[in-house]
Amino acid sequence: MDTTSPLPREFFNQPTLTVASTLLGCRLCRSLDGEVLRYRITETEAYDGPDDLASHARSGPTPRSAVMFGPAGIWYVYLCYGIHWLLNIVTGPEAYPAAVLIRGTDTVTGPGRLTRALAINGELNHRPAIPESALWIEPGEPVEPSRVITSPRIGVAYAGPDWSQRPYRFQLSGNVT
DNA sequence: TAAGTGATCTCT
DNA sequence: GAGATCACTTAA
Repeated sequence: MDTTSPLPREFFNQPTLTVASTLLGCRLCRSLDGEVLRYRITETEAYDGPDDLASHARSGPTPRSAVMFGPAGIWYVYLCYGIHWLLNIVTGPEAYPAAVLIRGTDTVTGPGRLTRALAINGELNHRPAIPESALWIEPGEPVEPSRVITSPRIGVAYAGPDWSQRPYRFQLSGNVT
């Protein structure tokens, strides 16, 4: 058996901010052509609840955002600016719309570049984060809280001064071996 | 600094 | 059905 096992669904069924910060240091695992690639997650953003004006769920469920209202541990992949696929993982209890955007890893920075590097597209939308989906997450080494940096989310100024300035962006500081 | 790109959402 | 918007990237 593997020495590491994928993060269970219960992991994602926690408060969104908890998941977003805890995912730092974890491994994003992608199975392609029989090979498994592992990338350490270094940047995430939280989109939390029906009142978050920066979230796609801000106007209730739509065909696109409905997956955010579903159970945790499901991938939410959508096309942004007509060009870039963005990768999110649904968090929190069912009927509570929330997700964590995986923005970058130690070797690939930027949410659009990350999905391009991992050959991620809309086919993974609505799929669970398990190895059978060829995309899942494994735990990483523990991260000291002092290494987690928070800042406002990117590109959400339209959400107004309150929501756009909340420290919902999480980054792993410093370099790691 | 600005343009590219196309699905999605909000009006008519 | 039409128009504005948008959780970004790249090339100058």
